[in-house]
Amino acid sequence: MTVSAAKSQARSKGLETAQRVRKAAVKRFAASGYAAVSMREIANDVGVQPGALYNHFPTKQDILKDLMLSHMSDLLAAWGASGISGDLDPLERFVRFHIRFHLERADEVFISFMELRSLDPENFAAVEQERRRYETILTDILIEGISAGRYSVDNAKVTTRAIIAMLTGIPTWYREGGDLSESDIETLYLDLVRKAVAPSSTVSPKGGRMA
Amino acid sequence: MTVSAAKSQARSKGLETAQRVRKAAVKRFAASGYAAVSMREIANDVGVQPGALYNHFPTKQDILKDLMLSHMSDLLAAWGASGISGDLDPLERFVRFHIRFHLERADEVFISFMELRSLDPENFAAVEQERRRYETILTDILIEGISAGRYSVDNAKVTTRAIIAMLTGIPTWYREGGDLSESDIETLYLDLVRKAVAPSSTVSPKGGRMA
DNA sequence: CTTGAAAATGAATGAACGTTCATTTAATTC
DNA sequence: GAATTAAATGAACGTTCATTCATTTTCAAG
Repeated sequence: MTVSAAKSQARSKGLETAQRVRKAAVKRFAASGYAAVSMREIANDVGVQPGALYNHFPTKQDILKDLMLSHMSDLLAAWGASGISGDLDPLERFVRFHIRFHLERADEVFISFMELRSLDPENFAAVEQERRRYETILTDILIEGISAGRYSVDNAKVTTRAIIAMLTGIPTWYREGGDLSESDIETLYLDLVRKAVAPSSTVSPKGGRMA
Repeated sequence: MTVSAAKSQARSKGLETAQRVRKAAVKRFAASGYAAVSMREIANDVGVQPGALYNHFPTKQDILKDLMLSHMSDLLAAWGASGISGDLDPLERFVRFHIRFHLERADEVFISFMELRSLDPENFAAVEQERRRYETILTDILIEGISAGRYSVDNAKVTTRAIIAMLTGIPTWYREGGDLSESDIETLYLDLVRKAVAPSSTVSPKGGRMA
């Protein structure tokens, strides 16, 4: 630990509390929605008086902004990290990555989708920019696959949104311990996506010959 | 007009106001979310004092319940009515119907999706039941198509949810007057859906021969 | 052991909330 | 045109909201 790091982390209690605030806020915002959650409820979950929250976040809105921006940056960072073993088909990589990440962090995903409208305009713009960056990843994969003749799609942007909407809907109904494992879900959705973007004349699971 | 109808509609001012309340509430709830909208805002939109709202709806929660239940019943009724000219492929009929209805009533759809958690448990159960009925329509179409050999799908229920999520995402980004007409959207999504559920060996736009 | 700052307390702020209610307005019925 | 009644008013209810703040506690650093 460096000297400056030691200084800034000297009082670690505060950082821990801030983290507990985030955890509690995520749970509450996901369950009831930003507007329906009070600072008192969050404070109560953390085990602290309402006023103490303001030692860690200047306003309630800042808690939401913090959650959403760090979620988006986690998402983009995780995508970057997921590509180190680069031998997988990019579309498969994206679909599997998206499903895994969104099932792992269902609450954050839900908030990031539902609470866009609860953000102040400037915070909204910042989050929206990150969301577009993420969409572009899939659009680029599709465009590249189209020009290579692997996919056939009328409109890559619309298809991007269709696929992401399809995948992002999973956490709204999927529950662990049900009939289907996470791996089953990945397989099912990957199959749907592959077929949806396949060249019009042929569909086969692993890239069959075109007619 | 019958005698009894004349009696119940004698004071039509109230029904008009109730309708204006619904309109205002739909706009506000869709824009800001149920919890973030105050009765004062709705009253202001209607051009009336807050207390006057309570002549028409017993509570704020009842406004939401009214909106969501009547939306679901409109949806199911509209589906029933859409099938009178019965010569269309059922899947195409469903996709086109769903897109049209959801683009026409984007605000209501948005509310019905976003504000489920704002409903009291009993109201939630009532709405959820209707939502399931709607899902079942598509599931049945898929199952029937599978046993007829027209579609190939691993899991009809999951595929139902995937398709509905895909379609329901449209109103979140589609705006009239953009590059794409509603009819373009229908065509694009219909193509995606058709291919996604097509028999694994062959895809062709209008039901080509299987290998 | 003292110091100093971060963290938490506990009480208070004014504003906004959903809802109630006595009263007035307006329109229909007999 | 008097009686009736739905509809709207305007003020108020008690409660809860996000936020502030003087004070106290906690605890590592010197």
